[in-house]
Amino acid sequence: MLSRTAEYAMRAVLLVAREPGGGPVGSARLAEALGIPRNYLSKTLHLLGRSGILVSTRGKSGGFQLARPGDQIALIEVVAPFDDLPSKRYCLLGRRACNDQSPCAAHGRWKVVAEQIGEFFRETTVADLVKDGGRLGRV
Amino acid sequence: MLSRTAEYAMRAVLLVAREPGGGPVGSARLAEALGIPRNYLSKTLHLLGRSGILVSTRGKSGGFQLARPGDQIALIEVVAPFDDLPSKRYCLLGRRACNDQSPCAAHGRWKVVAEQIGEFFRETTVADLVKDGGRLGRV
DNA sequence: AGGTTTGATCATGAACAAGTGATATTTGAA
DNA sequence: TTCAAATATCACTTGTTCATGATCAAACCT
Repeated sequence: MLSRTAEYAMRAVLLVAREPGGGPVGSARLAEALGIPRNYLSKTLHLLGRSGILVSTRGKSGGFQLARPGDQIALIEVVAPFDDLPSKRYCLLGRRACNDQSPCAAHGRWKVVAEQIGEFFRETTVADLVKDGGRLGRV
Repeated sequence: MLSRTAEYAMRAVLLVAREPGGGPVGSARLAEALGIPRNYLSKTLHLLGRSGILVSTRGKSGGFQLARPGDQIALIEVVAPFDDLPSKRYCLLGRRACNDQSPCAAHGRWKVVAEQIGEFFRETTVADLVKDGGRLGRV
């Protein structure tokens, strides 16, 4: 469903969001807690910063924090820098322009499901998942 | 959502299923009608044959036919040889074993959507999509 | 039997995703 | 002011997907 990189991004953002006090969390600590290669996660975090999801602080006791309160960050925003979510990628059969006027063979039935996927990513927020609890590590 | 190869498989199977009389359709004709590289499609069709979705006939006026009536082929069967559909790939965050007992942070909310994706692929048949009409070509 | 049509297979390469290691750059604190 | 901690980059390796071209093998037709 998501690329591995986007999964990493989700898990990292959620762990940052869970940090009591919201204080900066270092990438090394995130990488270890999540079981993700450190340098790889570093690049992912950097892109999340440039996308306005996280803010980074350099230097000692630096790290990453949420750029906004968690209830104002939809999951689609976390995932979008990495994956083309079903915003436009509606068509199950890969047609570039698939719509009600020029539908593919699966359009009518798939549309219903795709719309719910889109709704999930657009309307679920980081704060929602923080509230739910659940595991973020590899196991 | 699906790999390009799985998209090719779906489109090819549907076009075969539409063939009046069910007579064999050659891979070259399929490739041209669908706008898919010929040799690449050839391998895809071969795997669909080994998976029991299509049967192939060699020699003159050979080609591919459905191995069973279209209403007995669920979409999941067409896609499964190529992609790991959300049969087990439930977890949005990529955890290997994610379930109600050991849920990830997204489990509770994502489960609802994932179940509908699974239902779509398990319960929609090739015949359903043939009946709906719609385009199969690249445009 | 021979040739043509067709699927089956092999070898190769481009593009991209994922992962690794090393280095530069900024910043706070001793 | 110097050092150490942390992010920011760079260069490179590996593996997978997608694609292309060439060749092999089976079946049908004359």
